[in-house]
Amino acid sequence: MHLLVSMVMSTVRSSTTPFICGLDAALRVVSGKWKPLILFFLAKDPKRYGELKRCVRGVSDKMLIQQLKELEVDGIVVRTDYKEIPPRVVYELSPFGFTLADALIPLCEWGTEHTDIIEKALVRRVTA
Amino acid sequence: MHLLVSMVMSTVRSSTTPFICGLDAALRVVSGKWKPLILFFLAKDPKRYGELKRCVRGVSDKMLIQQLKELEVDGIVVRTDYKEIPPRVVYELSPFGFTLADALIPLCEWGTEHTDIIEKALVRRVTA
DNA sequence: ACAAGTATGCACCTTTTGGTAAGTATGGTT
DNA sequence: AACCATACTTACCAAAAGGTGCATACTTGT
Repeated sequence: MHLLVSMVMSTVRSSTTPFICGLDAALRVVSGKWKPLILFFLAKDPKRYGELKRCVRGVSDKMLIQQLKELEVDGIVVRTDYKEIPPRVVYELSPFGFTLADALIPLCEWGTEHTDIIEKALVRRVTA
Repeated sequence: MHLLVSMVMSTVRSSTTPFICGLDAALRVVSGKWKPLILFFLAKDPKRYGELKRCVRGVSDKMLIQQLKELEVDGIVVRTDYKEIPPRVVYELSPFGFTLADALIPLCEWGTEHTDIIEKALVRRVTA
């Protein structure tokens, strides 16, 4: 289906929702500095908090927790607390989260394919 | 292809680039409050500045120009100034821009399909 | 002279987002 | 009774993104 078509469908819907197109809605879920990475690593397999933190290099506790919480209320991620001491908490994608991961594949491929061009462009944004 | 696979491919690449996965790169291009909408309307057909502004309801001149400029340096959008008075400037998607639009289709559909759930979740983000 | 029409620039402010560094909780181990 | 591991919290600050309103350019038609 052409982008136009899928967007027009959502425009029809927009009369009853605050979103004009589904793209808007979807981007609110995935935008956040560390969310792509979190999705990346959780798509692989469930992970304990500390384990995940080691994967997502450079993230602070505050940020990681915050982004995980948002993904959790969005229903993308499931948090399981084993109530042990020391704490053991496992994060994983929900089935809904996996549908999102699937929808992201083409975008991810597009990004991978054009990484160098995008990179140069981002530099140009500042320079020019 | 599974999300994992396409992401792992980009991870290999990441040794030479600042992006860990293509998703990161792609999201930098489309994130911006009005960019989804701009893509939406330009995917349909080329538009003059004022025409586009009327489509993207609520956007200010400053924002619209700014987002268009970024999309332009990113190579997504082409700007054509006809050097007339009063000014006539036309914006349209480049071929590269259309490849992006294609890659966004599944995400757009995903968003459209789950608009109501996402909406509720965004409210919950604030409440809880 | 001057108003109309069109795309853009700029100065200033508010809001949102992200970052740093410290602190808390708890039961088992020493 | 001090200490460890682990997940999470908090207070505070910096940077980025977004918003408002006014200014500018220039030529055609009045």
